[in-house]
Amino acid sequence: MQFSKSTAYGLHALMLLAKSERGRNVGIKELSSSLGASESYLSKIMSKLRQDGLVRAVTGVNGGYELARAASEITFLDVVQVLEGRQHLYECFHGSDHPLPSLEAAGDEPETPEFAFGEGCPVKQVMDAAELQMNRYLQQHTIQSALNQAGSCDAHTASKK
Amino acid sequence: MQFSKSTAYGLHALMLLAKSERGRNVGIKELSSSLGASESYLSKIMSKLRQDGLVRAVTGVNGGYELARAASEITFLDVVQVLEGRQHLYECFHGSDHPLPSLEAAGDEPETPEFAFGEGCPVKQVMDAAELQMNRYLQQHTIQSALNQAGSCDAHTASKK
DNA sequence: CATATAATGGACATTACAGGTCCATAATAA
DNA sequence: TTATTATGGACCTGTAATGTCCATTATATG
Ligand code: SF4
Ligand code: SF4
Repeated sequence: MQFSKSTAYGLHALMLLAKSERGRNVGIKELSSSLGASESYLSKIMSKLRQDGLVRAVTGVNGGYELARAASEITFLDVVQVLEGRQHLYECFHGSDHPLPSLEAAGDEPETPEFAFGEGCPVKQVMDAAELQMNRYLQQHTIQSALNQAGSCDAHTASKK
Repeated sequence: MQFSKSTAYGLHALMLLAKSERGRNVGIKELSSSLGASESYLSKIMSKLRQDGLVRAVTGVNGGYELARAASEITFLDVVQVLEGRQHLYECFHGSDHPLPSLEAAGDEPETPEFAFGEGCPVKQVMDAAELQMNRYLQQHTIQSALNQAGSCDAHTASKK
């Protein structure tokens, strides 16, 4: 289990857009050469971000992308959910919900097993809650907040130059 | 991004072993028929769990698997790390560590770009911390604790029967 | 209007990996 | 010795991520 490259690209593209900002449209060429991704591939990603309302795009001369809302209003969770999808990380394998098989009931009912639970399967509960912990954190961090972090780092590495 | 089926199977298998317990070895046949997984596939998973010291296995007649330590000492994180691997969820795409490309530096140095950061890249920081939130939660929950949850659920669904 | 520019979306091709099977081998109890 | 049971290597398969190509559409500019 890993985040897809698309998510990495998407996050970085948004960081770049946030840095540039001020009405200026940033073209796919600029983005792709900055990130080292192909134009075609990155454009797919940008397209998804647009469809989900994270960026605006304008075609034609001087066209390109810009953030659709303030960088402080775009959370990491937004980006992850667009590019990784919104399914749960943990998916049950029998039917859609609840069970938890027991050893004893094994041979008896192979197709409609006598399972122990209703809604509150503890395995799924733990896994979903774990996912929630991560998502909560991702939701608390925005492109802007990351950019601020970057700023302070910038300062201290600039001195090295 | 999703947890693999292997993780689901692994967790369930351990739940079953914990339920049975008391010196008795549970064979792959029992496990696979309870979970609805093939013997061959599940045995690979069990093998991994054994290599990582979560279960013990004994071959031959009356052989099978049992927990290698108390169910309360096996965390969800243990299982996830064995079956999903221990790499970080978020992987950087240029080089191994730090940068964050800037638009301006794009055309200049295509191969060794002038990046802004040392260790503290904010994007990676956020993503790694998010992962940590999830892992912390997974570490706090054990096969035993899930089983306890299960017990209480059992009680209230048993009345329905 | 004509033209150059730039994003879009559909249709591919490629690659990687999860998921799954098979079998020969080794270990163990009876 | 025999039946049983886990092991691990080799292999196959399907699907999703990655990546490319192109025809179309939209826009600014002169
Ligand atoms: S986690 Fe619970 S509900 Fe999901 S498959 Fe397992 S037993 Fe069933
Ligand atoms: S997250 Fe930071 S360190 Fe990682 S690739 Fe992006 S800029 Fe580089």
